[in-house]
Amino acid sequence: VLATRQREEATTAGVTVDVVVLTIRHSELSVLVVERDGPPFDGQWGLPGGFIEADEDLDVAAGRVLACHAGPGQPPSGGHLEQLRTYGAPDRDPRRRVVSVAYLGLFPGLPDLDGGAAEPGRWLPIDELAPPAGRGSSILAFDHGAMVADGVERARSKLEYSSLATAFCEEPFTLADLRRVYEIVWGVHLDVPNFRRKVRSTPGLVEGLGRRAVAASGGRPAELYRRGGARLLHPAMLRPCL
Amino acid sequence: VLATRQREEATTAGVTVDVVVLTIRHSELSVLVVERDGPPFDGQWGLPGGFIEADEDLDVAAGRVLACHAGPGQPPSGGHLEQLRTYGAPDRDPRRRVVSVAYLGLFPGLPDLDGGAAEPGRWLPIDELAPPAGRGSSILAFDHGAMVADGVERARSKLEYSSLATAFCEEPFTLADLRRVYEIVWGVHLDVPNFRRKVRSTPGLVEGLGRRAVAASGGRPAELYRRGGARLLHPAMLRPCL
DNA sequence: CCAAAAGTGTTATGTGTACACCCATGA
DNA sequence: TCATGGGTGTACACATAACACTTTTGG
Repeated sequence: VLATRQREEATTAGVTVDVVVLTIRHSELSVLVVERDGPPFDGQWGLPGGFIEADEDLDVAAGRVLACHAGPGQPPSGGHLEQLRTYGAPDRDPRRRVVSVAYLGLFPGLPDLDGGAAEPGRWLPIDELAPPAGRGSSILAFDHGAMVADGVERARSKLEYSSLATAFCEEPFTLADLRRVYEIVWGVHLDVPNFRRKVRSTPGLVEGLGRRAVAASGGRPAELYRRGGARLLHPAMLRPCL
Repeated sequence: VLATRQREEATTAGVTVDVVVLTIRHSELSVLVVERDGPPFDGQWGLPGGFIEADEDLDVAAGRVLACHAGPGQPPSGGHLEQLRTYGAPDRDPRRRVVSVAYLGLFPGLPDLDGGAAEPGRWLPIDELAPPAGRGSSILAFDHGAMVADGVERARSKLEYSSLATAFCEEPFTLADLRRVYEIVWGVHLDVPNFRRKVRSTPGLVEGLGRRAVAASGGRPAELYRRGGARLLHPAMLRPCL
C-alpha cells in the first residue's frame, strides 16, 4: 500500500483542456464543435481543446482555447467560464495517456462561424447528440459526448441556484429573453407573470434600466434589464414538475 | 492561434489524486490528514494522495488512495466518494509540473488512527484550518488547504439537494443522528419536530426499520432507519437563515 | 416523581401556481 | 379594431417555522 508514494516519479501524462461552449441559437441549446485535423479521430467533430502550456494555469488555458476557437472579438457582453470535470480513463486517447480537464462556457448567441472563421467550427444542437438509445456511440471524438452531457446537466442545475442564466443573454435584455433561456435549457413552459415576479423579487439577479425596448412585432414594448450583482440566488429559481 | 494543436507532443505533467475525507467526530466536522515523508513539504501535514498508475482510471486511483490511508477494513456501512475539482497552478508543486484531481469522500465517524495504523494520520477539525484571516498561509502542504475549503463547501451545498447526509451515518441510524449531521455541517440549529416531518416526507431519503434503538441516557428510544434509494431530493432540504 | 429525549398536533406565515384582467404597440 | 405580447392582481394549494403537548425511557 505504500508503493505509490515511494515511486512518485513514475507516471506522467499529457494534460489537455476541452471546453463545452453552450449558447442558444434559433431557440435551441447548442454546443460548439470543431472539425479535427489531427491523428486521432481525424476529420471527426470534437470539442475545442488543446494541451496546456508549460507555465499556464488551467483556467488560463481554457480561456486561451476559447479565444482561439471562438474568434478574438467574441464576448459582446456577458458569458461565463468554469471548470466542469476531469476525464482520465486510461484508454480515452488511443495514442497515449491523456487526462483532460473539461470546462463549461456559457455565452449569448454568437454569429454563425461556418463562414470566414479561421477554425472550421459549427453549432451543434444538443438534441442531435442524445439519441434515445443512451450513449452507445457518440457522434463526437474521444469522450466528448460525455463531456457535453455533463456540461448540459451542470448548466441545467446551476440555472436553479445561480444567476447563470443571464450569461446566455446579451445586455440589455428583456424578461422575455431571460425566460426563454430557462424554457429552452430546461425544456419546460413557464408562466409569464409568475416568472416576472420571481425574477424581480430575487435580489441581485437583474437590474431594471428604466428604458423600454422597441416593439418587435406588435405587443407592448418590454422593459430592459442588465445583470445584477448576485452570483448565488436566494431563494432559488426552482424548475417545475421534475 | 493554431500553434497549440500543431505541437501536441509538447507538455506532459505528473497527475495525482488527493482525497478530502470528511467525517464527524466528537461533534466536529473533521478532515483526514497524513504526515508527509517525501521531498516537498517533508514532515508537514497534507491530504492523502498519490500519483495515478499507468492503466488506472481516476476514480479507481481515488479509491486506492482511500483504502491505502484509511485502512483496509474501513467501510462499516455507507460512505461516498466523488470527484471534486482539479488543481493545476504551474507552481503548485515546487519540483515539477503536477496536476492534481481532488476527490471528496464522506464517511461515518471512523475510529482514531493515531494508534496502530500503518500510515501516520489524524483527524483535523476543519475549524482549526480556517483562521478568520483568510487563506494567508495554510497549515497544509501544497494547495491542500484550498482543496479542503472547496470540499467543505461542496459538502454543505450537496446536503441541501442530495441524500448525501446519510453517508455520514452508520446504519442503522436514528433521526437524531441524521439531524446532528446537518447541524454540525451547516453550523445551525434545526427544530426537532419539523426535521422529522421533513425527512420522512422526502421520498427515498430514509426507510424506517420498525425497530427502536436502546435508550442511551434517559429519554424515549428512537426509531431506527436506513438509507433510502433516492440520490436527489424533492423537495430539497433547505438550510435556514442564509 | 423528575429529567431527558422522541414523537404528534396546531397555527401563523410565506412561497409557488394558476388564471383572470389591464396596458401598449403594430397592422 | 384586433391580435400580440408585456405587466398587474388575486385566490388557492402547499411548505416552512414556531411552539405547545404527549409518550417513553433512565435515574
